[in-house]
Amino acid sequence: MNQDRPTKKVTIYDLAELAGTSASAVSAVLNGNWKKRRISSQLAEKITRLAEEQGYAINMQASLLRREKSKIIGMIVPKYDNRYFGSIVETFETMARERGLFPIITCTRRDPELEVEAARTMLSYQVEWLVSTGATDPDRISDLCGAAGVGSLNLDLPGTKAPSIISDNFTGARELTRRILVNSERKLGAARPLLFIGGRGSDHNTAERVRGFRAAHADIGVPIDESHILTCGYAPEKAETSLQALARAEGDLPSGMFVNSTISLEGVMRWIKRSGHYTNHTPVMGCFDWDPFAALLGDQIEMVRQDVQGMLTAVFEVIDHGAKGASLIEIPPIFVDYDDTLVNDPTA
Amino acid sequence: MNQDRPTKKVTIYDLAELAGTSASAVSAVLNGNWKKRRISSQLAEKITRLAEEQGYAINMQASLLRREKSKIIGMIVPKYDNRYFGSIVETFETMARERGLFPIITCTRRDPELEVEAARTMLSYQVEWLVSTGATDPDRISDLCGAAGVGSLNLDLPGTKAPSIISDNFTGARELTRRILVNSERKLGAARPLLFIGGRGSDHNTAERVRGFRAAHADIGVPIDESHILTCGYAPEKAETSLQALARAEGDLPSGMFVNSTISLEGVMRWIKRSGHYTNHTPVMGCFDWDPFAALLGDQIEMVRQDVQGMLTAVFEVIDHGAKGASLIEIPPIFVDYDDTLVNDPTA
DNA sequence: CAACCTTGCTCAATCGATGAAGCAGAATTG
DNA sequence: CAATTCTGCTTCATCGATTGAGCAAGGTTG
Repeated sequence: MNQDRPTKKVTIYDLAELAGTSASAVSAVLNGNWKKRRISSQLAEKITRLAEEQGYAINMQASLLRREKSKIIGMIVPKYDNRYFGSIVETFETMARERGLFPIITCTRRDPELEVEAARTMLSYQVEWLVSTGATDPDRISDLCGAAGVGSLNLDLPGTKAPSIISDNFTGARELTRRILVNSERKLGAARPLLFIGGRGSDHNTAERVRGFRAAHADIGVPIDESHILTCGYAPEKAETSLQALARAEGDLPSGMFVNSTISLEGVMRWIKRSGHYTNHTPVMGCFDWDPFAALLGDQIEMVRQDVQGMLTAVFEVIDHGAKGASLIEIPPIFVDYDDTLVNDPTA
Repeated sequence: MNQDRPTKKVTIYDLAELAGTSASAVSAVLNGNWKKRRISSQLAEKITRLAEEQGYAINMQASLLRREKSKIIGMIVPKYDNRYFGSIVETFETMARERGLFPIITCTRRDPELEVEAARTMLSYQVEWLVSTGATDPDRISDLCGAAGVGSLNLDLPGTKAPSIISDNFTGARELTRRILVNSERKLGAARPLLFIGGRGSDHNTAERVRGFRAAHADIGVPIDESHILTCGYAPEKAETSLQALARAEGDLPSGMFVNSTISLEGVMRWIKRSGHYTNHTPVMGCFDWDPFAALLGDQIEMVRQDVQGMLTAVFEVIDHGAKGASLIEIPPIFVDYDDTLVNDPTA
């Protein structure tokens, strides 16, 4: 392939010299608009062959510098440690590529400073769009993008300065709670009030889910114990600590619970196993988010699966066709049945 | 911040004009080597302030075009759907950033064509290094990189044309098998031969794990049934189908199993639940890979956790200090105890 | 056969940042 | 006070690809 020792990168100038032609002809041929530029197919073929032989790869930095559009699209994501975000990233990459966009993704580990720094870096790389997923301060990022004339979008958690695509948390949580209460009735003979655990009280999603949780209890006239709403954060350890404290304070624990994420569920399940509570009667459970193994745990855990495909379709809808202002698009989540068949939210 | 309507991007020329100075002074100030270039701290301050005010962001395309080093490092990863790869990506990003490198990651969904295309694209973006994780054809990628004078590295699955960092699959599998057999003895009164399921027989890791599996049986003189080595692929469905076929053929199933990945374990657990086999005696199980929920499933599943931190430390060791040829670096995996404390491989 | 068109290219400016080379003016030295 | 050094900048070529403008040779038309 390449004969020189310290393999220098081949440029269009090298190819031009080899082909006995000009760099602009090579450029025209290699980026496909040689017909427009009236290059003979003979020369085109020769150049194409040479490029192949020499293992030519375009220098994107140079190309993008000259062009007006970068076709780069950025995404900021908090973690890679659960199926939800993993699926978001994978779907995002696929859909971006389908549109001829180059996705760059960066994980900011729920660190506000890192989020901003990552956004800045992406702007330096000339992204055309920036999608902030589950960002702690999405508006700050929208401001940065706005100043640079770059489009921004919020996914999973809403902001006020860019279109936001999120799950319909209220309806999802209400239906999930309803299902847990039904199971409670079936198994324990009565729909007893549930415990809510996980998430940050300050974040929009958690607030909406708590609202749905309340609504479902109200729907069947079951009162809620306010001290049983534990929005202690997402980390597994927080959930553990929180349950431990409640158990110590009250001695007994609610017979069922609504867990606000698989990450929190990790802590809940660990605590149940370690603490020895619930040894004779596993609690009736539900989780807002889906995980294949968690689905097999315990007696039957109800799960809502957020519609990642639907959410990203909405994201690219906005990117492809625009959206009015800081609109809020809510996507109904999906319920997962015993047999793993996905069922659309019947309440939507 | 910005006053013009269609927010054009601010360049060093704009800043130079505003500051009444030259672009090269601005450049020198903003990239920090203004001391070397003898710019007065007065001017430096003025430029810095202006850059701040105008929301200046460097154009990386232009900067990188001029520089010799891009400081971009690429990674190709097959999936984001399990903790192992998620953790690899997250750790990779963190360690890259610690070194002032800009990580770009792309998911190729185990598609050989996509792998090659992704590698080409990364080369166009002038990556300095490319890490192929679990690639189906790592040598092809190493060739591409080699031709472009770019360093490449294999992670998780080894290749022959670049340094490879993988888990010590043989030792790990042998110890995992030993542990499952010990549990078998404890629970069933005897160490009965196990079933091996999941993975591709053609891939290095699976082959090594099968070798470790055999060795552990041989160590205690228990014979293996060759028809119980089911390297049926990684996908959950493949594991399900495979078990179903075996159950139909033999009626009875082995009392314990070695599952080759959490992805395969997903299928195994689903099949166990659906098929109704093992209803009175859950099998003694072990899994090569770790998942927090899977760890809580069943009676106690032994898990090996691959040492992601250790593997990536080795990756960056090679990047920072170089490695001789296509060396193979094997990192001992970690065993996870009941109580979730991590224990180093005692056999290492 | 002059005027014009078509074909198939080449030239040169450009994108934004970088840094070697150079150039005034002030400060220091002998 | 002439020679030298130092300070604080500016000028300009450059990285590789893109693209509008232009040009020469051949073909067509009236």
